[in-house]
Amino acid sequence: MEASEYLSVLNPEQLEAVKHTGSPLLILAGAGSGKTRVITTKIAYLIQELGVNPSSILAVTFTKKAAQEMQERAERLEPFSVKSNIRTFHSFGAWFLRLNAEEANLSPNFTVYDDDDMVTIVQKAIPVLSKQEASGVAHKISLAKDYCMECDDPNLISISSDPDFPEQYTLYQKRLEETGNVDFGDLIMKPVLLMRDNPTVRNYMHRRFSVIMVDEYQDSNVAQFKLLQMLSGEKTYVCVVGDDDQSIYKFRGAEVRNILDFQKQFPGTQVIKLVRNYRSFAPILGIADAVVSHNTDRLGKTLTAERGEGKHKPELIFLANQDDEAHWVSQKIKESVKLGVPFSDWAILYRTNAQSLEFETEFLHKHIPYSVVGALKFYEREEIKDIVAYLSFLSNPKDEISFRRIVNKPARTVGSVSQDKIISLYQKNKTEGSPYTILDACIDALKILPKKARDGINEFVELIQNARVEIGMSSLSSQEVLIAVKKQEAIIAQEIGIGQNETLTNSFSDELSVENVTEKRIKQKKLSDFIDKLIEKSHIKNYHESQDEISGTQRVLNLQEFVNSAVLYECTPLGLCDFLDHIELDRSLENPYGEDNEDAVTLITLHNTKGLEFPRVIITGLEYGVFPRRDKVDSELEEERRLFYVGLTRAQNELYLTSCTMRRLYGRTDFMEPSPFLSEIKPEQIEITGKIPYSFRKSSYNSQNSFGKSIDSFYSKKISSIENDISEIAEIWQKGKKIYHDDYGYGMIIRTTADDAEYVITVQFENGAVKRFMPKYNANRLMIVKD
DNA sequence: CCCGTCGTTATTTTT
DNA sequence: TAACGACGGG
Repeated sequence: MEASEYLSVLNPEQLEAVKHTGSPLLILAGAGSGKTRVITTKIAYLIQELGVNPSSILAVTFTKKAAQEMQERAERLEPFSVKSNIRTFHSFGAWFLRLNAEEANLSPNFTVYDDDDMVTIVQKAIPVLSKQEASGVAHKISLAKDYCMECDDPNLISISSDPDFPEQYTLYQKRLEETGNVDFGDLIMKPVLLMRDNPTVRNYMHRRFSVIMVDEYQDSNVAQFKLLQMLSGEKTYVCVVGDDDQSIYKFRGAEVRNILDFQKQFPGTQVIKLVRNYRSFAPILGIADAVVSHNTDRLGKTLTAERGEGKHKPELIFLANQDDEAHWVSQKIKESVKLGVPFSDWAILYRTNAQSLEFETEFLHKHIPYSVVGALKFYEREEIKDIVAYLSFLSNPKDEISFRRIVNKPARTVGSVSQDKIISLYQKNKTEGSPYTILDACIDALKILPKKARDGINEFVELIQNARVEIGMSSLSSQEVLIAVKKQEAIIAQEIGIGQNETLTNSFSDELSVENVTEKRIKQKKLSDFIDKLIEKSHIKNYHESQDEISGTQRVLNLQEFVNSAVLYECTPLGLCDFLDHIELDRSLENPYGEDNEDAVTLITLHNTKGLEFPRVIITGLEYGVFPRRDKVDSELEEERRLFYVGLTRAQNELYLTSCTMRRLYGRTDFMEPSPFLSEIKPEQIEITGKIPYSFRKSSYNSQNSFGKSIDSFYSKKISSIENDISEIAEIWQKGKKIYHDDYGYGMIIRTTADDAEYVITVQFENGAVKRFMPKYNANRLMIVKD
């Protein structure tokens, strides 16, 4: 696509951000201000207009979803973006560590342990701890790693005042390193340490990436900041994008200071603010602004509503209890649906997952389709963890945690005592960098095991060895993985023009050819078939089949789904490694059965809404103690307020807030006070319905005439908000107009219709697609191209 | 090795 | 309240 075309849809600030070069750049992008468009356009612009080599562009995001979206949209603007590195922080770390596996003292086909695995390692490393204590320690260790603190860092005291903690951390780390694997924290921290200590690697990276962009910078942690710092050489162009008002992950180590202090950390930084909001009507933004301006620690900005006033005044509804709340919500949805609103327009937001239950039961009763976001965590299911453990162990047979998980599953009479014997033998026999594995230890341990366990181990070893042969795994294959990774990198290094006398490339530079690496991937049989067979042979299928019968679960189905997801990977050590990376770095897979096409109401926690938008939003449970939680004060209260801000700014057209007088909590029914955030909204900004709690009336609403309409009158009230100013919209979106859509590119309006409530345009896109839109709801993704 | 019972304990969670 | 884990008995 021509630059003049994609630049023409930008507003002046966006354009400035895209064209900016030279100094570091901080883009403060408010909610709904077209942030992703700016980043993707910038990538295209850099490649097309400034001649930057696409391979030397690194764009990092936090979620896989965001990375994918960014990649797709960038490619639509500039096909060569396919070569850019658009990935999550963690997948970048995994790539980095695989490339530098030797220097980082890891096996190149390492896998990544999740939080549960961390707990298991803590327990094995420090057996005196109870499970609960172990998970506390594991949590603190990951926090320490988020702050990039090593075992001997004196600042560990700020993570935990427990004098044993540094030692616990040390024991954990030692045990972890014996497995040759890493945890999530290592994926960021180890690259930082390696670059700090190894100038060759650091200098290589400086030449490797000339442009680094970071999305959602407000949620980066200290380790990620240090990674950015390490990756930035003198000539690196650094651009971070974020919104300090949307920082909501402090409890996971995110550091708002990163964005607040960016200008200090990167001297000469230019700041560009994107404050034109294309998502929400003005009254919604007004409320959001009124609330968030109560925070003190912020850079400060006010969004302007490009969509104008709208017809709907946000509503605050006071209800008696959570049953009424669920009832009111379902009533509201049903009324709107009668008027032709799709269920998918609606999102119900709440602070804690447990709050979804009320709505789920109510919706089941009322036959309202819904989907709960983040509820089914596919990769946390037992059966999936089992098969992943089998694969991880195949890939890296030093993996103690996976070994313990699978060796006796299904039962092979190898209990924990036998497992301990094998592991301690492994620890005794292995030496630094030796190829000795747990599998070898199993064989060597046969003599010291009881007969029953011996049979089981024989069975297990045979199973694993056969599988390893089948996938082509040998004692050398970890080297093969390394060489393959380095080859790929060497090709790119050559393209970018980084000299050949690098440690990275010199050992095999003569073998280079583009086909070598890419062509290989097409042949071979599918990894999915291999996994399918493994599920049979290992008997985990049988095992979970019987579990299904007992408890009516769908484990076999889930296993099948897992198998299917491997269909695009080849059955080789490298293919397996790729696949494991893919799943381990994306635990968020929702709705594996593809139900997401259905027209359904979204039930979602406030945290999970980040980056999303909905035409109609209801934020529920606005009571002190629920949201914000009672224990939140000072900076943590500010974070809760930002969470509220994030929720508010998800709404495009209509916004409702609900608060209950009474709530069942932990088995008790308690009287609740309204959330203090509600009194930060000015009375004239919101329409109040229901019985206003006395304390609330007194605190900020006593001069208000509105006592609120009674609930009954509300239920009978006709919904008028749907009537929109159609003529105003029709004037803008006329037949023949050329438009641009973020997902589909350029097109032309070929038909317009106005039925009783909605104005619909039909667009013929240049890529052939014909789509129908309601401009009212799509104003932020869809725009008219000026001639 | 599996099942039932009792007691404990309640956030948010991109990777 | 409800859900999960620890523990003990069959």
